[in-house]
Amino acid sequence: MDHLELSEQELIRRESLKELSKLGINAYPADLYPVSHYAADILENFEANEDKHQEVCLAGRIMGRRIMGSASFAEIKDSTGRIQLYIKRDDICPDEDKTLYNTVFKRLLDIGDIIGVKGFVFVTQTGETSVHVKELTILAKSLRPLPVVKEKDGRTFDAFTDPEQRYRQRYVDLIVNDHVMDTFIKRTQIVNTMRNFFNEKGYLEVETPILQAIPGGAAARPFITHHNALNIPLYLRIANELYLKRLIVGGFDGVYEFAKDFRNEGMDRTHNPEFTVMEIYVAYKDYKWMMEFTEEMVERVALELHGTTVVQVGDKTIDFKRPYKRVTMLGAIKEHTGIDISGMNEEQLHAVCKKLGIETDPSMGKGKLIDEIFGEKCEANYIQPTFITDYPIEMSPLCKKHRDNPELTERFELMVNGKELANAYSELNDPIDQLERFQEQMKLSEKGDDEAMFIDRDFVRALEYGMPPTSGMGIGIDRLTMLMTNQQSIQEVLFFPQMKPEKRVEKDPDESFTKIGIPLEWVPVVRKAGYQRVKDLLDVENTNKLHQDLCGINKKNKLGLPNPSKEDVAGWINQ
RNA sequence: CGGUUUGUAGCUCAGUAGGUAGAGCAGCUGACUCUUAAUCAGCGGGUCCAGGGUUCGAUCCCCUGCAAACCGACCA
Repeated sequence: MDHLELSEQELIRRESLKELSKLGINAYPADLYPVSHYAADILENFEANEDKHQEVCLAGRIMGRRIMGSASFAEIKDSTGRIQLYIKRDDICPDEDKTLYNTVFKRLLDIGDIIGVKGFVFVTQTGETSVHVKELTILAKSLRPLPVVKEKDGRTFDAFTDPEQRYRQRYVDLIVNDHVMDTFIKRTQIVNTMRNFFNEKGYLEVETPILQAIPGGAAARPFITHHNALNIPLYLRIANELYLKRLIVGGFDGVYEFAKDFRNEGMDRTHNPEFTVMEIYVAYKDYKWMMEFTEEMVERVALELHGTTVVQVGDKTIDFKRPYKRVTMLGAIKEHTGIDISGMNEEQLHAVCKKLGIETDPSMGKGKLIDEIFGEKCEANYIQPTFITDYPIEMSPLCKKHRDNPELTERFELMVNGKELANAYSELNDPIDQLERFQEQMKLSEKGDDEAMFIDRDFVRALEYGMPPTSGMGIGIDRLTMLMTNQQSIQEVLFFPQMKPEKRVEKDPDESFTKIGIPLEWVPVVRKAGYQRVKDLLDVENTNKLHQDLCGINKKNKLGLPNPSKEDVAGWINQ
């Protein structure tokens, strides 16, 4: 990178780095640093146990400095939080040589640098627990200035809030916004709670293919890729359901997977192209059992995370205490529209949609129509956790027919805060029925539904060997985390949400510029003047102005290059 | 994919009824031995997102593009 491309502050930091080197200080030492204490532990335990804090060693990033002559306060942040340092010149420089304080600490160190300190803990006159530094070591120099966020009495100043920068440079977000790390720690706690819950019951965590020849198990548009050696298309999985059920066929009693799924669809506040779903399948169970299992799991997640089942989500207070209300889908529609659609055919359902003001198109079958009615008129009403049960058969091709009504399936979705959180079935294990359902999907596909499922013949073959009655459940981990951490957007619970690529200015290589006669040392100057492509330079009409601009940059940046003549400059671009 | 809004210093934001720009923090120089948004004095820092157009002149007006946010469409 050429120096003309750097900001003033970046140049100063690079200069500081060189000065450190001249002083014999390696700003990126290889040695381990013997950390003995963390910020949060010290703040919590110092008063009760002063003796154990007479010699502490900790490391972290400088987040702020208040220099007062020969004594200073600094704030460093480690993985557990922030703590204040008290640095006195004559303590870190006991001898005549005061360079470490006067030059290194005061001038060559910056906010953002990572340092290690040794010293003892004490409480300042204003009552803040701090580390009195006796020894200071540079562990890594920061060359880019951080956004400086300050806080006073709970109010934040100059907060780093631009979502684009926060997501693109999550590392910066994590450094300066303390609450961000909490959200991600909670996400992992949620996953750990679930994993423990399953393992305690003896279910096995497994891994299944992400690259699939047939993207099955859900209705969605997949990402497609290509395998060179096999010369076949492969799809990134949209679900792992069909593979997990093959494992139940194979004899496992319970299997689960925290799976990244990929769907080639829109992106917004609640959708990322890749997202995480936990799916679990348990043999010899049905969806009624799974409802109890699910509510026990969700309640436990809330309890372990918050110590209570009551969680604030936006302006709503949601109580995850079980049991949750159970409402059939047709019952829900009846309740919120006053219309009993049971037994209606496709035509009648189209009429109902029209009456309710719901847009439809001819490609929609019965299942999709009912789904639309529910989505438009009912879904948003279920704020407290509610199981919606017994979905129409057309919209659940992998689900067992309802034991009491062949029009319906043994399926439930868990609704929370007006949105679907989990989805579960008594799994369809009749291979003949399954093949017919796949064929129905084919017909939908031919009718224009581009999300209809493919036929997975190997999956049918597996069922033909016999799968025990099984119940399966899938739950969106990103959305569960959003609920449990009170975040409004999925980007806040993904470390690196998908973003459009950053646009890079097109640049010609240096050789392209030297080829038209520009001396190599002048190429950065030409770039600084705003010409990254030779073509743009050749389009310049006012060569006098260009000449003056270039000489001006030379002078302003004290580059000390002998200026070219007007004729030289004209010669470059008039070819 | 459609509508609305936004893009100005490292960060957060002003601003110019069209005459190439300001503040706070951060930075630099100096003062200061318990400060905490430290304080005080001084200084520097900007292709005002990119490309076209109108104009004597555009950061501002118009068009196109890029990126983001919000609201819709689609979906989990």
